[in-house]
Formats: sequence, structure tokens, C-alpha cells
Amino acid sequence: MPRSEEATAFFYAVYSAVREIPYGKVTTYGYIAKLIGTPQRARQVGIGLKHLPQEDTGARYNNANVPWQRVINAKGIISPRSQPSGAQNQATALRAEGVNVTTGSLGELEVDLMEYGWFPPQLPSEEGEEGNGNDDGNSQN
DNA sequence: AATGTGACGCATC
DNA sequence: AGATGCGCCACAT
Repeated sequence: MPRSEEATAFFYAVYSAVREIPYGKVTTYGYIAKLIGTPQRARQVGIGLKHLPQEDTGARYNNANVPWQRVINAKGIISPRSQPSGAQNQATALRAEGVNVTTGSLGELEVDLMEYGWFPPQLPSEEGEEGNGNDDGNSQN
């Protein structure tokens, strides 16, 4: 693992938090950052997912046990900066679990956060990890 | 070692 | 409304 201890620990916290996102729900990079106690590091959350290991590397967190597809940006749009087909790939993965992904006129792949967003409240003294995660958080209106 | 880039988000203009 | 600036900091060159 080519990263510093600190970066590795941060990435692990990210992966661990992402694993808490329920099937068929999505959340944002910024929210994951907030959940692990570093609300200003949404960008680093993206970096962590970008470097999520392949399943066959044997890494304990990998693209098979971390639902990376459930993380999108705060605008409710699948990050267009991934691989050329990466965004489409992510959309396909989300649709496979029942998430309605719409395509905008400019090709943006959007998810309705009111409908599918997962934003449970986190306790002030609870950072790094949280044992619960039951609320599905969608309380529109 | 230094600089540029970027799976982001929010305040401002 | 859309555009720009800035904080954040791991990684590639």
C-alpha cells in the first residue's frame, strides 16, 4: 500500500462509512466526509473511492464489498469525472438496485436525493465509526 | 522537491 | 440563475 498511514486510515474510514449506505439508497461525498468527522474533506472521499482496490487484489476493502456506486455529488449527479464510461457504469449499478437515474439534456446522470438520499444524523461524540444506521432519512416535504 | 490535477462542496460575485 | 474562488490534500509528473 503506497500511501501514508494517515491517508490509509482516512480511506478505511471512508470505505467503512460507505458500506453503511443501504441497498437502493445513495448519499454524497460531502456527507461521507461529515460522517467520519472531517466535513471539509469531501474531495478526499472522492480520491479514496477513486483508489478503491479491485476485488482480486485481496485488499480488505474493495470494489466488491464497498458499494462505491451509492456515492454521488451534492447536486444529486453522478460524478462525470470518472472514467469515460464510469458514470454510465455507476448509473447501471444503481439502476440494478432500483434507483431511478435520469439523464439530463447535457448527459448528466441524476438521482433524486429526496427519494433515494440517505442522510442519517450522526452524534456529536460519534465520529470515525457508527454502529447504527437505521434511519433511511428521506423525509421530504 | 515542486507543481499541477482533481469521483467535492460551499461562500461569494 | 450561472460562474468563480478557495479550502482540502493524495497522487502523478
